Amino acid sequence: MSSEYDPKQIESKWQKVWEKDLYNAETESTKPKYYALIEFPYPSGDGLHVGHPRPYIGMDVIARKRRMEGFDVLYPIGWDAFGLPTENYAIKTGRAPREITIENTDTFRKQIKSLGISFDWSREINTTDPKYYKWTQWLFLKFLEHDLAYKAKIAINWCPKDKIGLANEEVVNGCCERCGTPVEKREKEQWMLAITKYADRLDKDLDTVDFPERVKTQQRNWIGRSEGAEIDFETTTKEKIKVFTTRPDTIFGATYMVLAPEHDLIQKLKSQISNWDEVGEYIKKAKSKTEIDRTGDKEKTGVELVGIKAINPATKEEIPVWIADYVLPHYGTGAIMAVPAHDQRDFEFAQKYNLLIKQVIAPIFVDKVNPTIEGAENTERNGVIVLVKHWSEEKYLLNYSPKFNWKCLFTGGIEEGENPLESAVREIQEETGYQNIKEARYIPLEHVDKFHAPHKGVNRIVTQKNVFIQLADGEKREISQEEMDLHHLSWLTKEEMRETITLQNHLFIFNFEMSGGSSIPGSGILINSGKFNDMDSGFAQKEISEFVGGKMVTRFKLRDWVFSRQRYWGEPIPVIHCEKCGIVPVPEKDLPVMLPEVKNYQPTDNGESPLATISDWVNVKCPKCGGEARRETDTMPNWAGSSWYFLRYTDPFNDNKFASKKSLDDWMPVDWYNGGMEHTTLHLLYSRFWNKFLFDIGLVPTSEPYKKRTSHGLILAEGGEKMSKSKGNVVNPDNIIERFGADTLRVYEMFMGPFEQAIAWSEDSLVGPRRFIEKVWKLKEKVIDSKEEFFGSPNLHKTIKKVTNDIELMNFNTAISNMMIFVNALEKQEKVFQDEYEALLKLLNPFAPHITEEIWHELGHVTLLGFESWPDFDENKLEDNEVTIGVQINGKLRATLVLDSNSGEEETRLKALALPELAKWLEGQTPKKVIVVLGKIVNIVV
RNA sequence: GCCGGAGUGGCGGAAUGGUAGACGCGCACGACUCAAAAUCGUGUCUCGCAAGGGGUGGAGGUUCGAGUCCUCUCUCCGGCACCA
Repeated sequence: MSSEYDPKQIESKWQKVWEKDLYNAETESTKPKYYALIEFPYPSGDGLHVGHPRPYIGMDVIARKRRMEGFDVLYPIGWDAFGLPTENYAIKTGRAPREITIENTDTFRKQIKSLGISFDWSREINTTDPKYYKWTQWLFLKFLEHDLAYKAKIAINWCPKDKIGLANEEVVNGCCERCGTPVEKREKEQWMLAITKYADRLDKDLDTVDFPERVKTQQRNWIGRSEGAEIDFETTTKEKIKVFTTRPDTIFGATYMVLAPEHDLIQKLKSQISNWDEVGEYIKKAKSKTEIDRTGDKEKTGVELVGIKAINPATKEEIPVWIADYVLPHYGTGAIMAVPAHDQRDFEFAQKYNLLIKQVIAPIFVDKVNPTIEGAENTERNGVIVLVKHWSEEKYLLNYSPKFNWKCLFTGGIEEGENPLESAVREIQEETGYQNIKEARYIPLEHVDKFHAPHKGVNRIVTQKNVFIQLADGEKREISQEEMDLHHLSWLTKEEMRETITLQNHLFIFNFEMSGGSSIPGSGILINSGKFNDMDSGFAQKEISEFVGGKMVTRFKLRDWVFSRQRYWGEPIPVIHCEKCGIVPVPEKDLPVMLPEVKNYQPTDNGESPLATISDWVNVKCPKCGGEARRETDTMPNWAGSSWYFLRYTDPFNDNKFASKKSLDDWMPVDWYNGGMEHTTLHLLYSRFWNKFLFDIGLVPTSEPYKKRTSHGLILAEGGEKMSKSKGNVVNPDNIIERFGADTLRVYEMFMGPFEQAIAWSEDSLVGPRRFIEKVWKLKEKVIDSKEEFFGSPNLHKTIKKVTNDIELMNFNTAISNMMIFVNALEKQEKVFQDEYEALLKLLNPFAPHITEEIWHELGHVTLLGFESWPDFDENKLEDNEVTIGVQINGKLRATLVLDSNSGEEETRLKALALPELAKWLEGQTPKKVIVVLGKIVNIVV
């Protein structure tokens, strides 16, 4: 049976066999069902390069393993001809996607097949097919029926170059995702899907699914849940301004209000605003700004509404009302209460326009060495912390206290009848000897220090005022030896101070003063807040919000989904506009609403769908009253078809339903869905939304469509850049298959690095996997039949265990490296038992299906290896007879010890201690302690 | 700014708190060969002739023992971002 390894011949042979036998799921079988899904493999104008197939290979490994484990596997393929790359290409070429995809999908199909990917080709579906999109339209009408689809006038993003409207997700940094042109805003009537109604569940249900943390976080960021309060502020004109805030506890510090320039109230109050000229001008300017201008401007601007005041419902004080474009119209209520002391944006604005800054939360610092002890008595004090500046240099006085090993500022208590400034001056004069003070002023920051005073057995809670002192000159009084021992003084620069100060509260104060003040973040104890003083800020939120008549609400950043496109391609939205009856859904029997054949697919200049000009198609009779009516000319986005394709895959040929209940019950939810990170806030979110809605109306069996989601890393070009045709750094998989074979390419792509991580392609490294495969091939010459009962070596059992687990964790690289280790070991043997070899072939089959299938048949089998059962391992046979363990002295490795694997602890200890190599380290010392970890290590402590 | 993820040889990367650098690439030497390729063997973190020492971005800490856990810090990648 000796022959040259010829991948080309072997691979084409088996690919033909599989097309009949392996790829097609046996849907009628009684085997347990397993649904593996991969993100749409879309054919793009750029063609396929080696960066593409890696995720398919990864999922193919899983799918092939599942088959061997006895599952009936649904592993489908389909394409979205409305998909972005195709659409992009369509815009460039002016041809309909339908024309383009035929050639691209053919190439793509061929390339994927040549890799031995075991997709279920028989279920291939195409979302441009009216048989498919009929059901997309039908599902849209379900949304309409349940008031989750509605029409609204909104500002859409318009790309002036491509002349098409863009969805939010197609706008990157204010520019068109395809061509980079800055987008304009246009007001248009658009179909919307009310995804915000599901925001809460889309967020919360993430807890119930097995997605990678980064995917969950990204979705949560996007959904943007925030808990807060809605509070009404009354104006002097008796209007109400509703604000949303996540920090109702800071309301006593709300010293002004800001409305978005678009806020409705402004027009209403026009007559009472005495500086309307200025205000009107500002509003006009704000509206003309694009989204980038507005968010790009870091310098805040605004205008006060003179003549209007609001009343802070907590303090009952009158506060000014401003408009500023840093407040966004579409988030919250479009109005805010500004708390400059505790919000950085408000702080910047207040500084610029000289508005009042009032601290209402004192941050708390708990001493790290002597933290407060629960149960101990709390005693309250007032104190002062003092920062001292040099009389002529940019230097500050550092106080080193040897007693506590503190490097800090100066602290002191406030005595009876003293104000904090006086205390500060007194402390400095006493502790440093410096007498002449040029300036003493408050640092506008108050905080609370908490620590335990062990000698008194009490907790101290000290409310600290902070004071800045600049000396007038260096004149110094003699100070007592006692004081000199307590305080070692040194003058340091700003940077040195920052590096030297060891107390975090002192450092905080220093940085606060050095930055010229800033907003005070976080939580703490309420101050200047009337009856809520001394309360914990987090705890006070609800109470304060009730006190001012507000209510706690949850808000989301997520906005409703703009579902209209003014483009030719895409499923026509199946409704008819009738003058008498209004919006009438197309009756089910008339679905699908097909796209008319047209000559020109180009978008129009006026932003209307190209369909609007086709009067034959547009003018119809109203299905309800039979009168004159017009079709909706907007089409759906590419995401419509892709939001439910995984449901259709379970039953792709059903003409009566979007999918039968039985198929859905059998296959859903998807057990494992792998896709790129770029779909996290798009396809993944949309399809979860659709599925949840369909679950609510009883059409699908589970509320989450995907049990487990993973995401792959991209393969980058050899230089580490993204592969793209325009950069000319693409690698064509055909060439690699031609030179090395598909099995080598598959093994390499799985071996090159962790699956979830981006990794650079390296042509040189391909030879490793090729050598490995050739070694496996050559091993067959050593095979002997194992006549007597076969137990398998510990090596085999270890390899089976490792490979089995690693595949589940998508640690394909280490799975392969373990098989390499095993093969290297077999190679050194004179003969190889057939059973052991066959087990190896099974393990390798998901990675290198062609060669393993070929060898399997050369060994005399007639059945397909792909349907053999996955090998088991025996926990009891994992152990070698001998183990090598390390022997350490004080944690340093000094020797190794070979032991019988079932040696006990005592035996291990004695043998380790008796090692001659250790003599020179022990030098007659008696070990204090010997730690024995069986089978791992012995550590001798001397 | 906020939220995630990651920093280990010449390179890709391995290491349930237990012998750091598995496996692969590359490189060096050797065998086979007239020769080369292929293949096989040996070696390959670093300083040192050696005994030994040092070493997982940096500084501390916990532990008998830390790449792994904790605190601080630096750098890189990804996402969100005047989001109240």
